[in-house]
This record gives sequence, C-alpha cells and structure tokens, in this order.
Amino acid sequence: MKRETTLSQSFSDRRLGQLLKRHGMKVTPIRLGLMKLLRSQKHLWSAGKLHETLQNYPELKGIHRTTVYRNLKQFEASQLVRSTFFDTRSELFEWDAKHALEHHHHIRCRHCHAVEMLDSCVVEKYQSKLKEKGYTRVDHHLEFSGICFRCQN
Amino acid sequence: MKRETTLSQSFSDRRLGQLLKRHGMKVTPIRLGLMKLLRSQKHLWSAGKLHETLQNYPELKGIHRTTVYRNLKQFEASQLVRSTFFDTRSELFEWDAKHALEHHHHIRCRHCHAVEMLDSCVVEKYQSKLKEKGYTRVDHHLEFSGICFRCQN
DNA sequence: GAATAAATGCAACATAGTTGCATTTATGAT
DNA sequence: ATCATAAATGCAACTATGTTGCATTTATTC
Repeated sequence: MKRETTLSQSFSDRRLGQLLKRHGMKVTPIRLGLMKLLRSQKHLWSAGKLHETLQNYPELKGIHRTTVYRNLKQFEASQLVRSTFFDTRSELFEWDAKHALEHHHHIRCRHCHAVEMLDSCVVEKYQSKLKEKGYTRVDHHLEFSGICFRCQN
Repeated sequence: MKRETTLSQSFSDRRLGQLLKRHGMKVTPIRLGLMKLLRSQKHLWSAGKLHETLQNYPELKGIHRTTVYRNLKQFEASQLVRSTFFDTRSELFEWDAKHALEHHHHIRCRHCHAVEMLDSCVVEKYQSKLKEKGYTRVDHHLEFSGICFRCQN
C-alpha cells in the first residue's frame, strides 16, 4: 500500500512539477499539494479552505496562509486556475491547467453550497450590444444560485 | 435661503420619515441622511462611501460605521434598497423604495468605476432550464464591466 | 557542494463587516 | 409636557479575507 501511494504520488508530482517549471515556478511541496487539491475537486476552492485542507498532509502542517494566497495569485497569473466569486466574501478558484475549460458559469445551492458547472453562456451574444454603447473590452460575471434537488425540504 | 433649505428639507424629511415608520423604523437624522444620499444618486453606494459622505453633514459628523452597516441591513430587509456586488470587496446598495426598479444589471467601467444601469436581462429565460435540472428558487447575479467611452485612451 | 534567486514564514497592516453591551434617543401613553 | 420603554447609536472588540515588507529557508543552476 505504501508503495503504490508513493509511486502514484511521485508520478503525479513529476507531471505537476513540469507544469510549474514550464511557468517559471519552482517545485515545492506546498505547490504540489495545492495543485493536487485544486485538481482533485472539479471546482471552486477558497484560499481559506485550501489552507485548512493542506494542514491534513502531515508534511504540510503549519504552512502559512500567506503562502497559499501568494501561490494562488501566481497560479492565476499563469492561468493554471481561474477565479470567480459568488456572494461569499472570498474569491474562489478552479483548476484549469490545460485551458480546457470553456467560458462557463456555475450554479450553487444556497442550502448545501454545492457547486455545479454549467456548460453554456447566454450572455456572450448580448455583450455586442454593450459595445454599441461605447464600451470596449466588455466582460461579465454571472453566477446562479438555487436550492438543489437534494435540499428540497 | 435658510428658509427654503429648511423648508424643502423638512418636506423631504417628512416623506422619508413616513417611509421609515411604515417599515417599523424610528425616524433618526442618520437614517434620513442615508436615505437622501442613497436616493440622490441613481445607483450603487458602498457602506464605506456612505459613512464617509455623511460626515460632511455637520450634524452627522462622527457617526459610527456600525450604525451605517446596521441601517443598510434594515433598509435591505425592508426592501428600501437592493444590494449587489462587483468584484470589489464591498457590497453595493441602490435605492428602490418604490419597488419601481425592474430586475436589471449594471455595467461598470474598469477604469473610472462609473456604473451604468442596463435595462434588460438576457438571463431570466435561461433560468427555466436550471429548474429542469432540479433547482428551485433559482436566482442569479450578473454584472458587466468594460472600458467606457470616456476612458478610451 | 556552493551561489543565488525564489519561496516561505512571520508580523504587521488593510479592508469590510459583525457582535455584545452600555448609553442615548424617538415615540406612544399618560 | 413628561415619562417609560423599546429602539437606535456608539464603542470596543472581534472575525474573515487578503496584502506587504523583511528575514530566513529552500530549490535550482553551475
């Protein structure tokens, strides 16, 4: 058991390490841990939750919040993650190392806070109208919320 | 001059006071000041900006942040204001005492931060699709940004 | 294995907002 | 008009989220 875990981890680490180097970042245990968490869950980690969860890795216990924030900023600059926000106070990050995620939005359950990814965007076409109003580089932020089927009373 | 100002103020105060009472709130100078600011500008005040601006009224100098936050919460509960947020960290409030504002969104200039109100919503229809996915009470948050014509280099 | 540039930890700070509690004020009843 | 009372306000402290400068440690390159 120990062997498999180690093996698969080191295989994974190698690929993630390459990714970091390709973007001019050094390969550190914290970065690898962050990447694994971000990648493991389809979407949307907050910096706080990532920091908290990393403490479960014994070798990463005690790492500093600041480091998590700084690494997330770098990941974002290198487009390894994208960020968004709901009406929570914190920025949320999702893994997109392969730039494979098309422009999309999410719906979050206001009860259990589960997030689901949505595949289309109804807004993009509308943006041309805003350009007619004189705006350039128009962008938008759109997120949905509701009560998911699991949480219907 | 003094007379007109006082007169118009007291007329305005009376109407605003009625509004407060109708919603079970006492009529206080701070509340009247907040309402006037919110009402005076078409849209979107932050709590901080409201607090700062109220200090210009000599009779309101020194009021406490907490009071502004609490009053805004109450206004929101009474639907005298609506709140939204962009990617700024703070919640923004807009006056809607008459519930006359139809569901709408805004576009904000990423350079000068000016906000313009938009009159239509392309998203509402789409929400029925989300209900088909099992979500109830579906809502959305949508805001646009761009560079307005005044800020094109 | 040493040099060096980057990453991390740490303390301090910033911003936005909240909470409990004591004091003050607005209001309705007398 | 005054009083009782509930609500509003001020204040201090606290929370959450994030940032910055600087000293120390670590990953990488030679």
